[in-house]
Amino acid sequence: MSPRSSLAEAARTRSAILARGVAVASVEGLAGLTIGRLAADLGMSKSGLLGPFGSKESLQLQVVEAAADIFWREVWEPVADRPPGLARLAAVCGSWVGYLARPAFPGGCFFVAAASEYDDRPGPVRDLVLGYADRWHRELRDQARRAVADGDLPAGTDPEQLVFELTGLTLALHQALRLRHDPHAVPRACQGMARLLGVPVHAAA
Amino acid sequence: MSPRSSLAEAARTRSAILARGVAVASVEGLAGLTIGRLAADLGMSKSGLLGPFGSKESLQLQVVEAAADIFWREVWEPVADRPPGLARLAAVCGSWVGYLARPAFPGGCFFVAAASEYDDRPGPVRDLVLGYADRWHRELRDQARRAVADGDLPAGTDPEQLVFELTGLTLALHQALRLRHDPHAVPRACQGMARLLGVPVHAAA
DNA sequence: CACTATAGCGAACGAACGTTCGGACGCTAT
DNA sequence: ATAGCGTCCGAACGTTCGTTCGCTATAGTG
Repeated sequence: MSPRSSLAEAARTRSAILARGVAVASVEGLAGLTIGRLAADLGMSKSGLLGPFGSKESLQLQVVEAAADIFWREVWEPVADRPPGLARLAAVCGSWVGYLARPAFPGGCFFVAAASEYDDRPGPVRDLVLGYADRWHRELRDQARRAVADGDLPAGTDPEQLVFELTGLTLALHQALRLRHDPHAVPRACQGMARLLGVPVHAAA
Repeated sequence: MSPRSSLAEAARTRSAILARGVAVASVEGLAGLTIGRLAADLGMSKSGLLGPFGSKESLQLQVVEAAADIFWREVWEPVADRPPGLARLAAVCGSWVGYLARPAFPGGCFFVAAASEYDDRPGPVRDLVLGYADRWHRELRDQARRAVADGDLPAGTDPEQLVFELTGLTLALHQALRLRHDPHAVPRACQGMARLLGVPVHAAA
């Protein structure tokens, strides 16, 4: 506990709070994340923790943003150099499966939990989660469109339908891994994706 | 509120508590269900509400059981008279989609929310939810096995893989309905299921 | 070397949490 | 008629919730 801090130290404190917040929220849920619990985990006082954020809702929103950064970095960036279309889509599927299986957060994917938790709770948190979900959905759909336009997927393939089914496979993977501890979940997800795409899908390390 | 009750009245009170508990938990989550909130909703005192159950955890467990009864009655029983194998599997898929789209609970499917909420929280609640999930999984797998044995699905079809992908489609349907309010979600789920089964799937009313 | 800004602490707040206890009331059976 | 039982209420408990306030101690600025 050496409070020899400066303005740069404050930014590091903020990062530590958000990192821990994402981890806790992936297990306990975003609503179950409490100031006292988080402060105790980090050896801080409740007031010191709430200071940089002002309110719990503001903290929640920034936790969602921090989780989105991690998702983007872990799933998208490793495959961003692949050529757009089918190659990139297949690569992002493998990256996505690897991210879920790793897992990146102690409670599995933060957004799977947050989407289910806030799908029926109107408010800024739901709006933000939905915004990131939409962005991801559009990203996948655009790659699928490109793949169809390139002739790498059968003509007449509906990109929206494809994304719907790919998303379903990742949700099934998440449930099989987290709830059922199914050791065959990863190859099953890859197999389903490969059948949809017509090319092999390999879970990224 | 005429407390001219008897032992039969007590059972009715218990049912009302559980019915309301399932509804609230499908929106707020099983952990977010609070004694005070539930008592206020029903015009009861907290002590009177907790009486028949003894503790919150016991109440939660019985809420899970009540939700399982509803799921079974709404999804399984309407198609239980269909011949086992592919016919019953296709019918149950349509029934399942109808149940999710209706929806049976104000917050969508109780078990989709509970599975995600408790997948990383060890304890009796997780164990019970997992037990019902396993039972449902086995039921579907048995029908898929029968369909393969009957020659109604291609030889070499892996029943476990089929159930994995069907489950994924229902999870994608739930997310598309609850979070994204996608009006095309139901036909997409039916189309994906029909492709997996080789026969049409119609969402039940 | 003072001066100001600020990061974080400690204490306190009102509200809500789950839980416990004694008593009031209405039913059933003697 | 009355005794007994079960249902539910009202009040209170200790704890934790999110939030606010004043304070100390340090870092950077002139």
